[in-house]
Amino acid sequence: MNYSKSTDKKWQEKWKEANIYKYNPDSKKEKLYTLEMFSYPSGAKLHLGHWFNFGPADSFARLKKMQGYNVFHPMGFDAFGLPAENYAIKTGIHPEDSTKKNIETMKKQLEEMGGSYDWDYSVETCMPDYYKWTQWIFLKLYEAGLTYKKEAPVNWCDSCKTVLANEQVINGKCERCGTEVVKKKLSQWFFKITDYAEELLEDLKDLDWPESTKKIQTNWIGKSEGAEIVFKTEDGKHDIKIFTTRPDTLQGVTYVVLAPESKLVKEITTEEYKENVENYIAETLKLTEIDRMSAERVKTGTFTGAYAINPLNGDKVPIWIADYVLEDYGTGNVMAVPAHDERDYQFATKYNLPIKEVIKPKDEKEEYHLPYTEYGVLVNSGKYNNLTTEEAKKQIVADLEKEGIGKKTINYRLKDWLVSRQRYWGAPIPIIYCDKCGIVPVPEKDLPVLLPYNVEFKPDGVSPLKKSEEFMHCKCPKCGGDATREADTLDTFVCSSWYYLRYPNAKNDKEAFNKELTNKLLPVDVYVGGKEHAAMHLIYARFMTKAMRDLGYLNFDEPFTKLIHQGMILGPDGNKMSKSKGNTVSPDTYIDKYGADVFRMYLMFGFDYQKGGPWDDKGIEAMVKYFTRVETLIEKVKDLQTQENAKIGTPEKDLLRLMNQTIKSMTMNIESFQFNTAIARNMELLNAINSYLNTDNVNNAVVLNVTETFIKLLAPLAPHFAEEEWHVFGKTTFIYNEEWPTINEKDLKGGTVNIPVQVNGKLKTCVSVDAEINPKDMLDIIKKDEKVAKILSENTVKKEIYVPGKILNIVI
RNA sequence: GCGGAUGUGGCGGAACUGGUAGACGCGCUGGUCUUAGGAACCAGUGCCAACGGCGUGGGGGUUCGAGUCCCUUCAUCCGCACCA
Repeated sequence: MNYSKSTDKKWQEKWKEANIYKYNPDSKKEKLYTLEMFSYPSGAKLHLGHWFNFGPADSFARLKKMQGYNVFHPMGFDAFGLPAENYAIKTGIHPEDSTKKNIETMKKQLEEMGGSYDWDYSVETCMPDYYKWTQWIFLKLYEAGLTYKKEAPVNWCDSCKTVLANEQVINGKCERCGTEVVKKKLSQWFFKITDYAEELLEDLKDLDWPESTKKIQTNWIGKSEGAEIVFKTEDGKHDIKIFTTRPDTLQGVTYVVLAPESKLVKEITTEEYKENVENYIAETLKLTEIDRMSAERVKTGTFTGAYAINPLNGDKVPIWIADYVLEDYGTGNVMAVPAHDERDYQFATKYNLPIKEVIKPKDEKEEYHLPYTEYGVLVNSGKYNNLTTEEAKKQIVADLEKEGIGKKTINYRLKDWLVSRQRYWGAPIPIIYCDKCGIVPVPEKDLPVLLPYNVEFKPDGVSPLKKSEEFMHCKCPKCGGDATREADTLDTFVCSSWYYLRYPNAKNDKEAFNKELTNKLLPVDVYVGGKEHAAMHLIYARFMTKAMRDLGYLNFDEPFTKLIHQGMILGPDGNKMSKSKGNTVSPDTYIDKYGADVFRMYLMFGFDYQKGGPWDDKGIEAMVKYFTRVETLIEKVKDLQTQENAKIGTPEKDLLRLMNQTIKSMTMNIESFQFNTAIARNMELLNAINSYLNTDNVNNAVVLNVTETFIKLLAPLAPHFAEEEWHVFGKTTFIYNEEWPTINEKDLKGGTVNIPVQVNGKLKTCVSVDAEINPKDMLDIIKKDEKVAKILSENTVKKEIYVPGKILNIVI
């Protein structure tokens, strides 16, 4: 193989000189915005996962460019976040310094990979020219009432004196020191993503996304339809709102349960039970995190001494508190129907609470046991008896509604997005607190609120920014008096929820995104990235797009029209690669030895792109062999002279047909991210050219034509190598600027086809016939076949099925 | 428990709307050229008691015909996990 890393270098330099990746926003060609999820500049080097994500996705972008689209294919860095901060805490190297250095290295490596990015359209979320606009977005959402502040629990490690992200909590314990994590309430900022719950759910339907990802989002949003019903306390002083999806079982309620955290608990608990209740609350609060993680969940609870009245039949039922009721779902209160709910049944059995059956199966003969949670027919329910669950739900809710003590409601599992982080390495939240004026947003003209460099970010229980005097102290923009800044920074998911909007506007210092330009270039046509972002990032980005649309900045509803998840390359042992397991594989040694294209091609050929699999480098030598075979072919044919009166016979027609089929399938394969089959088809074409060269009376013109097409077909997949061979072949243009081969329908048809012949669905023989043959002639031919004739002579034919061009089946 | 995905040779993996299962490649076997080959090229390669039969996790069904559609069952992986 002549190709090597230095071939890569050579072309990278020439391409750079010629600026071939320059994006032209004014082009009249059809736009195509293709994007890979930008990466975190973590280690200094691209790892295998980056390669597997970016390499093939880049090949897709290159195909689209050659097909004549005005391809926009930017790349940037999601540069804020915990790892850099933790690294800093460990090594003392400032996050800004390590991040900037890592970005430089990664950029260089992405160039060495052969990525077709225009770096003039790049973003780095940790730079003031980017986070200025992240802050601007925060302010816009604040103005629109989509941002608010409330108390919310954080994970707190009392030994490290720090807030922990969920990922840092392992089995309820601090990742670093193993101390039990406790919940601590802090006043924090939220985005009202729940306002968009319904639309986020509804719009999933039209997205060209993997079904499984849509399902994850559907579950995450967790819509459930039911009713809110008011139970009055016995003394008539309090209303207890409950949410249920089964209003039809209302007559079966034998007790009511409140979440231990509920404020109502204090108000209703009777003197007699006060101590019990308080002890129980203290107990559950202590346990929460660890207990919730444990597999065996024994439900516990205690009686409050108070009673509630069933609004439908006036029954007096006890009010309990129990840890199986969650404060933040529904109303935080539950009507318990032990006969028809698994959890209520367990609880009632444990605490000897009554169980009242009100639903029976529709089919009287059906055997069943309690709890019976299916839909059925009502019994023991007075005037609602004999109604089906479906009918009773409607009827009961309608009746309650008339009385003003119930209504149909929809509940979502989705919670508002907590965006406050008590961390240093993030975008400061642009809010000022003034004793006189209260919460004051930073005026747009004062943006960005710069993140100070000299800050003590080692954890000691205080948000790092709080320790920076010069940062914290400021003047109130409203009254001019002394004021302090918000010390929390924004969740990095906020930065990454809008970066795709920024790319086209990367150099715009007047606005976050120009409306006209952004509306023209977006939505992103194809978005490629890992499945691990199925819920968080992809939901946040969708929310952000919709919110910005409602604020009048965008005119599209969804950010990513089509979504592709690349699979994961695992360690050779089949486990996820991790340093601690010692099963990581570095791409570098392979790149140095074989060059970027061999490596990229091997990744694409050896794995199903959307599936991935365990790493194995056995096949990489095969790719070297393939490159060598390509080089040999080009050497062999490059100086061929076309002959006069060269024939176009069957071998030539067959070769041309194969070439056209290859164009067709390779186009389809790359478009659907099936790189492995695209490369297989490319190999087949090479094999066919080689076989043709071994025949007599070779038509040089045909060979040159097919070979030229062959190199072009290789260009998106192995950009440096194809460029080199293109020039060896005698061309002087850049292959990247060539047009993708088109199909000649005429050459695709005709010739001979192989038709399999079956008897009773079993394959007996194969005949080679003209593709356009009519069924009658077909049958005549096949009946002369020795093997078939023998079978036919011994049996009577019932039916003959001929699918033109496909198959012949004779039923006897 | 709920939800989703996957299951095809010794291996990675093909197979469009049901139409020659195993493309392409690895590996293996034999051969050619060579001092030699772990190089290159050529041929073979699903399995079996092989002029035939069996084969896409198992069982059943629809069909002229099923990896593909329907029912059922098993295994593995991944999400969510007391959501009322």
